[in-house]
Amino acid sequence: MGKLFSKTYLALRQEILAGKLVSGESLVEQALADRFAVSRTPIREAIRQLQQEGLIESDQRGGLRVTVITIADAIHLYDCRLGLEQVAAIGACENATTRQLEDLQDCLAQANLAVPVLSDSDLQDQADELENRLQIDQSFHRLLAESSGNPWLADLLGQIFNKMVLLRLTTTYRNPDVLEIWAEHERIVTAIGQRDAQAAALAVRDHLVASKARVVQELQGLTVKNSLYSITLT
Amino acid sequence: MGKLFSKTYLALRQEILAGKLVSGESLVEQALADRFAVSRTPIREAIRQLQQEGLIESDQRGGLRVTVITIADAIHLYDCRLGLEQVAAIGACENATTRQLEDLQDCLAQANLAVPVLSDSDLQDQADELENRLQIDQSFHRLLAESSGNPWLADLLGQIFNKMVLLRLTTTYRNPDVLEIWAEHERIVTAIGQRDAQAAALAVRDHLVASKARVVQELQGLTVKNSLYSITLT
DNA sequence: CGTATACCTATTGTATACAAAAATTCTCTG
DNA sequence: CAGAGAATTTTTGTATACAATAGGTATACG
Repeated sequence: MGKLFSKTYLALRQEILAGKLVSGESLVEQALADRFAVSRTPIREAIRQLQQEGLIESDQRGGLRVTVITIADAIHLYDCRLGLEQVAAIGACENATTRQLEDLQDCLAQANLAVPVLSDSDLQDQADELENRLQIDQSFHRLLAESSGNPWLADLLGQIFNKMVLLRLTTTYRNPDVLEIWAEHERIVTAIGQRDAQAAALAVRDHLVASKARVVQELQGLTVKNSLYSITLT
Repeated sequence: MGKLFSKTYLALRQEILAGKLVSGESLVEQALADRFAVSRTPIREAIRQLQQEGLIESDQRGGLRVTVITIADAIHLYDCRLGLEQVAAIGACENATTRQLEDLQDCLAQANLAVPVLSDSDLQDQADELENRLQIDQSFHRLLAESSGNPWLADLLGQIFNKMVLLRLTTTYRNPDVLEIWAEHERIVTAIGQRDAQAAALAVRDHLVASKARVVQELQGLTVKNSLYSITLT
């Protein structure tokens, strides 16, 4: 039942999201076809899918490459989130099911479980834990988007989140101040639980403004740590 | 120099946007290929492009069809706009070039020129004039999005606008109260001209809330006029 | 030695043939 | 006549061959 293009799509997607295909790396159809042992046709189908998701973009001259996200892009994407997620929060106050509220609370619980990890664990554990936290953060925001009951909103935010994943890959910033983040998340969930749209929107706004500031600060002070992952400063 | 797929892309797009291909109509690759006298390959490329723009969507079972927009979708899309366009307005206050401000003012001027047309002209003239007004309205909002200096924002809003065009086609509602709309537009431009982000965001918000209300009201009271264009009520 | 032009190669664009899957129709049976 | 199932047809998925184009390299000429 697995069409070839969907196999290669998943494989490609995985490689991009796992950072095996570095941002900016140019994609040659034939090369990919050889690599996955299929013809160019399913490769192109897969690429079209990934383009739709914003993980691949077309170069100036028709070529294809893994989407490149710069700091400027990150700022711009945060601004988009700022608009959309406030609407999502307001929508969630009206439309979130009890199930969705529970899921959001589960996210908070998971986050609390993840807190205790400290600096006496080894480096790999720390990296895993970091990844875990980012995963939870993503889940939270995806859940929020879905809770709005507005599928287009969820879709648009999904596109943005995908691009944010790419940013994470090219920069490997650690989200500092996890405790703050989770306090902010909690405030959002509480407001939604009380169906207080005004408070929820405000909580989201504050959270995103703070998050944006944290990320930008982190990235600004960042001289490229890993020269493989050169990021474009603007 | 025109690659075939870009020719067929433009042709297809034109047909969809002009309503020659009705929303929901299912698309068969071979049929389209015959129609445009090309092979299936460029057709698929064109379709991929249109899918990216949201004009074509894939049916439950992998089939393709012109995107269907319902009233519920319209409401949801307006909510997305509500979030994004406020951000756009705020961005425009910071980043709009004088050129862009001029363009926005040109839009207002064009709108004023379009006002005088009244009911003593024949039906075709009225239809043309209606089309013209909607065109101007679209241009205005696209300009606003671009003026933000945030390409992602402009892109996301572009996706939404495309879908709104489809709504227009399936419903042929007339934007009532054009005068109101243009007064609202003027308020937005004025605020941006004064670089007053707060006022601009508010003006955009009021405009969109009012617009949404107008459209919904128009659509709610609409029994399907043309049974060819059956729209799904929710 | 530098530049321009011609050739060569790498890559994408297009057509087409064929396979697989899905939908439809037709037929046979109860 | 209804329904299951087989055959046909329609439609999409995949491979491949070939054309066109763009980029790069080498060579010849100033």
